[in-house]
Amino acid sequence: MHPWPATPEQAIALQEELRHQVDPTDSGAEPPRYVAGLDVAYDGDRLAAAVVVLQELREVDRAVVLGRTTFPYVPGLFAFREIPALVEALGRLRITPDLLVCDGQGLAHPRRFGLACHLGVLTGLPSVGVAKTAFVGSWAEPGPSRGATSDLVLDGEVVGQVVRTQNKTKPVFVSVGHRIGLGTAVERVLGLTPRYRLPETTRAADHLCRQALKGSS
DNA sequence: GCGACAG
DNA sequence: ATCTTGTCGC
Repeated sequence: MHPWPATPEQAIALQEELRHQVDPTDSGAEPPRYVAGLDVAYDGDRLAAAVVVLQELREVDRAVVLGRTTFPYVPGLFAFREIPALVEALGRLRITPDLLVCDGQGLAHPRRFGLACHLGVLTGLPSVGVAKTAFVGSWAEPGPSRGATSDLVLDGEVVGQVVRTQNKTKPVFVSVGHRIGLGTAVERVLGLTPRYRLPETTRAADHLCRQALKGSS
């Protein structure tokens, strides 16, 4: 396929090329049976990537991969740091997810190709990005109650939604990854946050990669 | 030129 | 991401 970039310049060139393959529509948005959460934990140059698959908020599959960082953290190129290990973990699942819930941005990215878009395009699976903080764009504070939203705007374009997933808690930043529309993406995120600020998928993956990293040191 | 900057 | 205790509030 494509050679994995070794420099920031090559990484940006790859994003510019792949961004055109993103499908920002509901083409793969049938209510998902299997929803996967993905996350990576670090300890120096060691890392643990985890994927946890939930069916109706109950875990039905999981995979963890231990490895080492191969790319530095550069704002805008975050995906190159986590994708190799995450793709390997996805390959170790028994169940193929119907939706990937990524810890980071999708279209809410300088080149409209954040981690969620990249993972979606590489796997061909529907994906959404759920970030804890904003990266690009401007927005208004959404209302105080769960379900309230406001547009995340970049260059006059709505690239995501700021979503209040719990009453009086900081909102999360939801953006389209691949094969799902923004409205549906927000709907899915709200369905995954019945109790906490972050999706149950993200929480499960976060716990798994952290314990895996510790248990391997 | 000066800050800001997913995790 | 990670460094880090207690504490305020539901």
